[in-house]
Amino acid sequence: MRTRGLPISTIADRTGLAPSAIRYYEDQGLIEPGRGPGGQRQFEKADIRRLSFIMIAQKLGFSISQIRQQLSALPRGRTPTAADWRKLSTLYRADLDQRIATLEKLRDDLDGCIGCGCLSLDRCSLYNPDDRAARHGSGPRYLMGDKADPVTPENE
Amino acid sequence: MRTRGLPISTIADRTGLAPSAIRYYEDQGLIEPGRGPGGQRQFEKADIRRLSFIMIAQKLGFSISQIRQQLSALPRGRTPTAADWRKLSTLYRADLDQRIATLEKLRDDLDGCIGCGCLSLDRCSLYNPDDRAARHGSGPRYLMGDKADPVTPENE
DNA sequence: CTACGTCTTCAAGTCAACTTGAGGGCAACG
DNA sequence: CGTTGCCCTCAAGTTGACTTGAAGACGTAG
Repeated sequence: MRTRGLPISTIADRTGLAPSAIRYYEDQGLIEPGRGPGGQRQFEKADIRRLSFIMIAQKLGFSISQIRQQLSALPRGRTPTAADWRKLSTLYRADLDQRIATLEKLRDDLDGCIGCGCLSLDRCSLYNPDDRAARHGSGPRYLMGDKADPVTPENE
Repeated sequence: MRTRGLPISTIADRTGLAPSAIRYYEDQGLIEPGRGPGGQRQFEKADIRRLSFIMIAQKLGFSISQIRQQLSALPRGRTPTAADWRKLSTLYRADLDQRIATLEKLRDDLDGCIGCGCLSLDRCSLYNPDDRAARHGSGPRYLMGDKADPVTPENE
């Protein structure tokens, strides 16, 4: 008999995602599991891979709609190959490099601006009001690293 | 006559913040402007500096409550000096370095894991389920850099 | 003094990415 | 055949950082 479709609980265990999150991703069109006769979702191994990709993309800071875009580059109908996934991941490479550069610039600005204690606002590239104009949607996301709250002791 | 307190509109113009945001920051205890006889807020120049600091901290990814913590290190009663601000900003320096290191690790992981196309999940440090346990509050924030949507064309 | 623009508070709405709960179905074991 | 446990859908709640709107006070120019 052919692989008969993994239930959502298995997928949840394998990926570490909550079932509700997996259902949400389906709602959002990121995955499209099959259905059994009773309406139950039936996943395949490829779906685990897809969900893993989603988790990585999330960790890199992409929104659901961005990830949906990215996934649309995968072949329809055919199970994605290693090469398919690699094509997607190279996008991330460039993005990460870009983000590292941004952070390094931020660090240098910090030294040159707030770091001197003067907080000279007009020429400070750190808090340039123009950046606000660049915002769209509900605001940018920031990388805090993996551990939460790296600076403040957080005793509240 | 002594400086008679700047109205909220002036502060909004100077900082680029919306008046509603400034009021929100007061609600949240980040600033404490004076009040005129009619109840109108009266800001001082030091408040602009304080708000600028808040904006920078936001850009670095800190939450309101974290910023409140950080600001509590400033002297009560006295207008903060350059040295006071510098003390705060040195915290950021270390944090930025840490975050850059995290991103670099992420990039290396990307090359070694998803980059090869195999998405070998068990050994991939990129999507390690343990990270989920490290979450607290309403989830981590990620640095996207300043320009929005660096990878996807976003045509929706 | 009146009118207009700016200010006030307070409640409610927004957004993303989920979670939680209610109310009910399916499946498999004994 | 019943009961236990997982599954379903749909609506509503959560969090953070605000914005928007209503209803009304203030303050200044003419």
